[in-house]
Amino acid sequence: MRNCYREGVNEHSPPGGPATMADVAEAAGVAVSTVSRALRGRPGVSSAQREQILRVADELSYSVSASASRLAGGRTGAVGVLVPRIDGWFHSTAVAGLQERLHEHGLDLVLYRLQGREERTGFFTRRAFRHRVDALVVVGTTLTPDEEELLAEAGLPVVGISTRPSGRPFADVDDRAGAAGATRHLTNLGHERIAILRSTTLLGTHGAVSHDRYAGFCGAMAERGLDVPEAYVVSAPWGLEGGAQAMAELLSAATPPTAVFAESDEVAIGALRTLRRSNVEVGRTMSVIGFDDHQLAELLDLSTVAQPVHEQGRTGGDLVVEALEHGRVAEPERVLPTRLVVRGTSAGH
Amino acid sequence: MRNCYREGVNEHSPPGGPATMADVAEAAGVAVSTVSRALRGRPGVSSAQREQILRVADELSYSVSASASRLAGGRTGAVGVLVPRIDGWFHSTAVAGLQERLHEHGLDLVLYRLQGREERTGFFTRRAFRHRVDALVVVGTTLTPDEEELLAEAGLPVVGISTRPSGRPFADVDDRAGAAGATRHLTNLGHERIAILRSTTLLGTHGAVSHDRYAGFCGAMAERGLDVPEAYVVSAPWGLEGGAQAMAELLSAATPPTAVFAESDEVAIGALRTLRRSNVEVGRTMSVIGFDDHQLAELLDLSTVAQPVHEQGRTGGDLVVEALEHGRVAEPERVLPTRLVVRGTSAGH
DNA sequence: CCTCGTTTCGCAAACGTTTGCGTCTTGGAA
DNA sequence: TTCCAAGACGCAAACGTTTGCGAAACGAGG
Repeated sequence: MRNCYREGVNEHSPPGGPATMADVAEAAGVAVSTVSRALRGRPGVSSAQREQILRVADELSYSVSASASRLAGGRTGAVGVLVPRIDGWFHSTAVAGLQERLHEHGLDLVLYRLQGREERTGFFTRRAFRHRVDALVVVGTTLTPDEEELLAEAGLPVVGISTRPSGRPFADVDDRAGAAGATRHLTNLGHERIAILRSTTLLGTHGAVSHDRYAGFCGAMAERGLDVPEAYVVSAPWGLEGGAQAMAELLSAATPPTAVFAESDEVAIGALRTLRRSNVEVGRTMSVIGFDDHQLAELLDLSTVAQPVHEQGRTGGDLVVEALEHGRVAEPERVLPTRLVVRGTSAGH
Repeated sequence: MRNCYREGVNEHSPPGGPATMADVAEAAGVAVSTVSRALRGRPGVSSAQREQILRVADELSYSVSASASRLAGGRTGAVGVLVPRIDGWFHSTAVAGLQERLHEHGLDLVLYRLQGREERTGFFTRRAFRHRVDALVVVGTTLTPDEEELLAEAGLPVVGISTRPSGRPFADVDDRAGAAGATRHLTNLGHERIAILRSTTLLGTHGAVSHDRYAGFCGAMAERGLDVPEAYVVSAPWGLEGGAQAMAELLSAATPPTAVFAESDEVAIGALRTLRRSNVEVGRTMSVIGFDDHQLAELLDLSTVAQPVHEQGRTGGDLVVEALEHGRVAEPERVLPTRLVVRGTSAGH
């Protein structure tokens, strides 16, 4: 039994199926166990043998079967990525950065997109990903305590990008400080009637990011002793249309603000559209500042708070790789800097 | 041996590791083989048993181990997606549509991003994906004959989205017809001096899409007996900056054109920026039309040829699912319609 | 030259599933 | 009642790795 399959199938394997570890072993004149040890860098193999085995494996363009490896107690060599959506600038950019790092370390990327609430609970209770990935990266969505607990039971490394799962490593920016900076920029320009365009997630709630940016805004306003009337706090669904509508609402206030801080550039751009259509002079009658430094911000001359999205992805990749290779990460909380970018839509009052 | 592991590990599995097929079998009072047959809908199981097994499996929130399944000759339950990049509007949108369909059929998505030429050859010669996915979807990049051959040797289904691998199913639009439509739109408005902004891939070459759109343009011009001087054909790298620079080049021509067809909206938008900065009145002195109906096109009032990106992704998903379930697809060539969207940047001359 | 310790390597069990084949059950026809 | 066919189910091998354990090889010290 142990040898028969080698002749039955793999004798004809050069043209047919891919090479197995047994093929490599035979070609190198050693046992499969030695090949396995050589390939995964385990001790117990002389460097001469190791080198020769690696060479042979390369010649046969051999790659280990992830399925077999995983089944035998090894790794799958893949990490799962959880995103609420994959189209959309932020998530796709972060995933790109993440993929870059993963690829450098020979890790594949399995994409899990979770939209609806029931889709999420199904994902976390069933936990089919256990069979497919070695670690999980959560990108730009906040996990509920229930979800975090279910994840913990799965027993694999988890890291957050632009989100901070409790007790887990993460790569993020300081949303609160960034928002405060944007707000101070407006107050420094002399604005006193400043509104905020808050944005909600697909589920209609305010995510952690929204909370932090709101907190930063309120803090900076309080610093200057400025009031934030209820009418100046408008919520709208994330995106262009939401921003457009929210801005329209603000314009219909008894005393419109002179400046607006939008929690995201996409919302800010929607607001700009409304302002243009209403013939409100942006940068004169109304200042606007966003958050993210979306690709369009520059094109539309939108002032904003830049955050390094691609780099957050890469850093998240660093964290998983480290967790996977060393079991734990040295510096698990990576807070990347934001940067105020002043353009034409924000000006003095 | 057959039973010992059940006591050793799985006795404690409720809190610990996930349920195995043996657990389900025991709970249902049948053999694992019966569970397997029931779960994958194979004949040889009475409907009563099948139903009960499914119920028990659900109660234990059991999910088959993809690794073990694959190893034993089954499927991995995942499909690989090849993209040249994942950030960027087109690819992320197509992937979103694809993921939607895959998820409906319980298939996971493994993302392979290939940028450099050597990265591509490595991917195709090594073919590690064979161990991880049941099928491959190529999105928005043309495969070389070599790559196609290597793929064929791997022996798994391949489908294209916005690309047409020879002999494989695909979902695409008619780029040539779309481009011809856009061009005719300009000639119908009375334009005679029409330039084209061609775009190159990351590798500096013209992809198949670029070729088709160029051919459509030339065809429509020829129909009207219009000449396309060499100076009116400008190539630039895909994206905003490329378009901006290409437009600047056109403006410095001896006799600038009165209209421009850009092979993509991103390039067109770059061109618009240059025009605005040069105080050229868009829609009066210079008409511009793009291709794709990028999210920004509407915002910037850009005329364009809309293509259903998300739907191409979904259709691609339909194709893989069909190939996987029935071995072959009935209608392998799905050409989706484009639609001319006339906005403010194109006007009579 | 013999013994002991270290390093290098091979043997074989185990991982969780799929599937061909054999056995048993069941129901109907003779 | 007996026999047969068909359907339902169990047995066990196989998939390609990983890894604990034991055997062999090797060098050095006594």
